[in-house]
Formats: sequence, structure tokens, C-alpha cells
Amino acid sequence: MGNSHDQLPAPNDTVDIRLISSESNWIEGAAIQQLQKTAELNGMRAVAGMPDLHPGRGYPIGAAFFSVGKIYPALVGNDIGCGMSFWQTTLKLSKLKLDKLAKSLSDIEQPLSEDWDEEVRDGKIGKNILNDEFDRSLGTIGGGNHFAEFQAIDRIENQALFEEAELNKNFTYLLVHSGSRGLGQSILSEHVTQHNHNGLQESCDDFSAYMAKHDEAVRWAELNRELIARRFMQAVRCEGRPILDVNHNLVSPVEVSGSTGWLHRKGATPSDNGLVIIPGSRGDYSYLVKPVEETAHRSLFSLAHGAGRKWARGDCKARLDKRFSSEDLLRTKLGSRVICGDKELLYDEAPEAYKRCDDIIQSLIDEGLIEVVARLRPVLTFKTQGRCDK
DNA sequence: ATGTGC
Repeated sequence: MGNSHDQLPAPNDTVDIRLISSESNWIEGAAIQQLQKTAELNGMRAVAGMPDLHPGRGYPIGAAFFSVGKIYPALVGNDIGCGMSFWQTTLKLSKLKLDKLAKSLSDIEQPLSEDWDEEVRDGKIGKNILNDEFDRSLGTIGGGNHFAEFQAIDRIENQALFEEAELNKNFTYLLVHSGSRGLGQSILSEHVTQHNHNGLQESCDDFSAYMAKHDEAVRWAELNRELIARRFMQAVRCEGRPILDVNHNLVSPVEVSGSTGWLHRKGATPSDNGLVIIPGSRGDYSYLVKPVEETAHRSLFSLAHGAGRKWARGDCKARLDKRFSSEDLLRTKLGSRVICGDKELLYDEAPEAYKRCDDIIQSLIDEGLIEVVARLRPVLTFKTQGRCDK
């Protein structure tokens, strides 16, 4: 069974460090070092690296961290509430025209027009969002690894679960990956200005102040993904229904092995909240999976949030520009189309920069953490068009 | 990651 479920050397005997990974799944050493370093933080009781673990700025991405008495906002990072929203649309797959689809998305990055005012207002009231500083970003996906992707059901892996979720392979699906944009960033900046990377004691005022803002950013990110999805569906003239919406960057109260504390997730998909999507790169399959309840504690109630980076951002262009022109990168091996106006990003997010999603999924299966419902194939991936002045 | 920064 390879090194799956390995116990790694811990800084002291009270911290449980584990790595969810099979032999076929490569994980960068630097990421494991970061995971071990994070386990040394005061109050930390358990950390778990997911199969997509990779190095971040000081702390690893693709991991869950359980602490008691303290939280660490820097572990969650700036994109509080970032996650995946998955929709079944009414668009018949057989009637899909890629050129037409691509054309209809020309205006999709501008701030929402006044036509959306009522929906935005109602959405904010419904989710108790009072902040209005970043209203102009609501309904926009942003940059980095964020995207919106039309997908097709490529293979049904579990017919019973597929039917239970009331899915239909004749229709097109929409996957949205985005977060809290400038709002989460402003919350982390404020915290770091006051406290550096120190944690916040549960009893202090700044703790509850941070949590209140964090929770609002999580709701903001959820509303953002819904508005993005509705906007895309309106642009391509269809309707749809939400299948799931799951955050992979957040901190929430939890009980682990009888202790009450806080679970930080940084690029870690909750496995205690129904079906989830584990997306591959834009040139790879994504998987709709059902977390196994009985084993969820083994991975701190978390799963991988994607295929995981193989190469650091910024290294990608130099590694790929001899092999691929930027035009080449607008199509993938799976026959899907890519819309992205930012050339650097086109390389940074190339399929080659990510691991095979299959290896990630296999690691989770080996560990008994998931059942695969269906495999999805990308049809068209929309990413940022870059800055207007470029 | 960032209504990014020189």
C-alpha cells in the first residue's frame, strides 16, 4: 500500500502528522518540510497533508491543520472562502458549439451591470453580507488558479451514486473556482499588520473580530461563485441548478478525537459535507466523488482540492516556451478550448505544471476516503483576460 | 491570491 497514511516524525509526541499519499504520487520534499514546520506552531495538535500537497509561502498548500485554543489566520491565507461550485446546466451537450460558446463569454470579466443590482442586493441580504467595499468584484472570477469551466460527464463510475445525485450525461456542467477576491486579502493584511504570523488566542477580542470577518468573507465567496455561475449561464443562454458548493480555504470549529478546537483548511476540501469535486488541470479530467464518512477522521475530515502543482508559478514559462507557443496552449489534449488573455498565466496554469489528477484520486481511494461517482472532461476553460491596460 | 506594482 506504499507510504499511504504514513506517520511522519513529529516535533513532539502530542502532534500527529500524517500524509495521505500512495507510492505513485510524487510530493515535493519542501512541502513536507513546511508541513512539519507548521506542526510546531503553538497549540497545533494534528496536521494532515493531502495528496496534492505542494509548497506555499511558508506554509504548505493542500493540507488541514487542527489546533486547540488558538487559530492561525496566515494558515488560511488571503483567499478566505475560496472553493468550488458545480452546476448542472440545461445546455444539451450534443448541441454545444465551441466557437459560439467562446464568443458569448466576451464581456464576462467586467463588473456586473445594473441589471444584476437586485440579485446582488438580495444575495447579500440573504447571506448577511454588510461589506460593500468589494462589490465591484462580485461576479468576477479573478486571476491565479481561478477559472470557470464547462464540462461533460466523461464516464460514470458509480451508477447508483450518479442516479442518487440526479445527474444526466446529456447535459453540460459548469465548474466555478473562485473566492473572496480583494475582501479576503484585506482581512489577512489587517491581521498580519497587527499580529504578523502569530496566532490569535481564543479568548482575545481580535480572535472574534477576525472570525466575524472571516465568516463574512466565506459567505461573500459563496455568493461570488453563485453570481459567476448565473452570469456564465445567462451569457450562454441556459439555466442550471447547483449540485454542490464547497470551500477549501477556511478555519472552522470542530471536534477531533474528543478535543474541541479549530480546523484550518488550506487547499483542503471538506469531506464532512456531501459530494465534492476534485478538479484536474484544464487539460485533465476532474472527478465528482463521495467522501466516505467512516474514514473521514483519518485525513482530518479533508480531501485534496485539485491535482496539485508540480512546478512553481513563474518557473512554468521558461520550462514550456520551447515546446509550446501561447497559441498551442489554447487547446488541450482532451480536445477542450482555453480562453485566457494573460500569456504568463497561460503557462503558469498549463496542464504540464500540474500532477496527474488520477494519482491524486488513487491516493484517496487507497486510503479508503472516497468513492468516485463520475469522471468529467473539460470542454471550455475560461480564465482571466488579464489587466485592461495590457 | 490581489479592482496586483515599477
